[in-house]
Amino acid sequence: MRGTKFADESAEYGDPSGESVLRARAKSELEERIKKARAKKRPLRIYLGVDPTRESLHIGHMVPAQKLRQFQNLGHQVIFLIGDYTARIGDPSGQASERAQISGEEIDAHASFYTEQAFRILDKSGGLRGGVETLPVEIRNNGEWLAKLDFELIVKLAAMFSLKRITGRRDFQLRMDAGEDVRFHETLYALMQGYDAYMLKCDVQVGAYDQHMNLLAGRTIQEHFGDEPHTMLTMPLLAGTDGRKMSKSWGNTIDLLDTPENMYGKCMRISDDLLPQYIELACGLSPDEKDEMLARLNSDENPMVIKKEVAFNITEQYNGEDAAERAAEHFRKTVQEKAAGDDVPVIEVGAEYMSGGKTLFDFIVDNGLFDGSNRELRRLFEQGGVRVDDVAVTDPKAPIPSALPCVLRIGKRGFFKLK
RNA sequence: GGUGGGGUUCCCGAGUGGCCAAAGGGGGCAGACUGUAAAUCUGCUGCGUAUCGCUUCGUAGGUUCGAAUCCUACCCCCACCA
Repeated sequence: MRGTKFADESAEYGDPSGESVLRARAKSELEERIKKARAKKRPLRIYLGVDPTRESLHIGHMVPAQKLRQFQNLGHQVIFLIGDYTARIGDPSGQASERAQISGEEIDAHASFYTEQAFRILDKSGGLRGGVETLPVEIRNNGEWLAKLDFELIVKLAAMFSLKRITGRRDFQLRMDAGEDVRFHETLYALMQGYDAYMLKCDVQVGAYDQHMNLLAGRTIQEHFGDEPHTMLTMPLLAGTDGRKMSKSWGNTIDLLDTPENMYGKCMRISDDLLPQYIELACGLSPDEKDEMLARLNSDENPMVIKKEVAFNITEQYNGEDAAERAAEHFRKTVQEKAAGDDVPVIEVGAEYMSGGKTLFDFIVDNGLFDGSNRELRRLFEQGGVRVDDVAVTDPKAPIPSALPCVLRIGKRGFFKLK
């Protein structure tokens, strides 16, 4: 599926990219650069920039970071740039409408969270890893230089681009066609990001697919200043749990702040045909490991087994091995065996329920065990979604079970021990 | 500014006086099945102390025995023209 490798992957300053995620032009450029770097015995400088605009991140946001890590593993110098300054403008890429501006404090808070999360993927301090001397991550803020830009230089930068080119980009065009406004400052975004690339003297810039225009701007600026334009590696966008683009507004994200159990469970929930791209983009595997896993997927091996490995891998990356073990065990128990997990809340059945006319329904409502309307709970009963010791209770007027303790199950995931 | 079209339940979208708590799809939930919380199939999907009542079709009034549907005003959106 993935053609031959074009560089020795085990060697220092090697190339981490499988061709499936690379465009032909980027591929040959990268080959060239790696050759040159090897000749000069210097690592490539690879840059990934992130604007701290949101308060939560999902694993789709970390796809470019995975690529960065591969470069790092091969001994290259990776740069993690916090767009503290660009965050004020707001990247218009792919945006259907103007972005709200955010405050300085918010940006700072997000920035520290982002950095912390990035080091789940990147190796902060470097060191000898798998026989290769890896370099620590270089962390920068683009406020370092953007805050100092004077009008003269801004004009100079702006002169490198035609209005037609800036406004011709698809997201702006769509907005204008839809009768919406594009604010003037938004057009400056690409210039700023491009200037970052120039200031960082980078050989390669990694970004999500929708960053294409911004990365191109970097090349333009570098060329104007007499530098060799950086190679662009644009990473595909990871699909969400339902197969559509992973996005908060679709509610199909796997968030970095999800509990390990939830993260694992959400991964198990992806459709089988999403597995290849999750293996490719989200797992942080080496090209060889990816190939092997993809090959197994094409054999008649049970996809569930592979999906479990993917779920484990992703959960482990963000939460550590122990948490991933627990999550896997939790999944096995609650989903596969449909049994209660270890952390099942224990609820004492008070005396008032043991006598008198209180029903199981009342008990559930009184203790807040079901989060929905009474009508929904009634339906759950009628549809067999309420079980006592694995026996469905279909009558909403059924009494409290008399044999205690017992396990009460409400819906697929609500387990309670009654005693 | 002018003219025309429109705002419906979580989302998309049908509905032009009673048969409308409102088609269909999506999403969600449950069940069956299964090698997974995949896929597939089936059912459910406003609320309520529940064969009855209450609230919901942009907002506020009005006509009518009866309004998502008709009238008036207002707010917002879209298209074309200028």
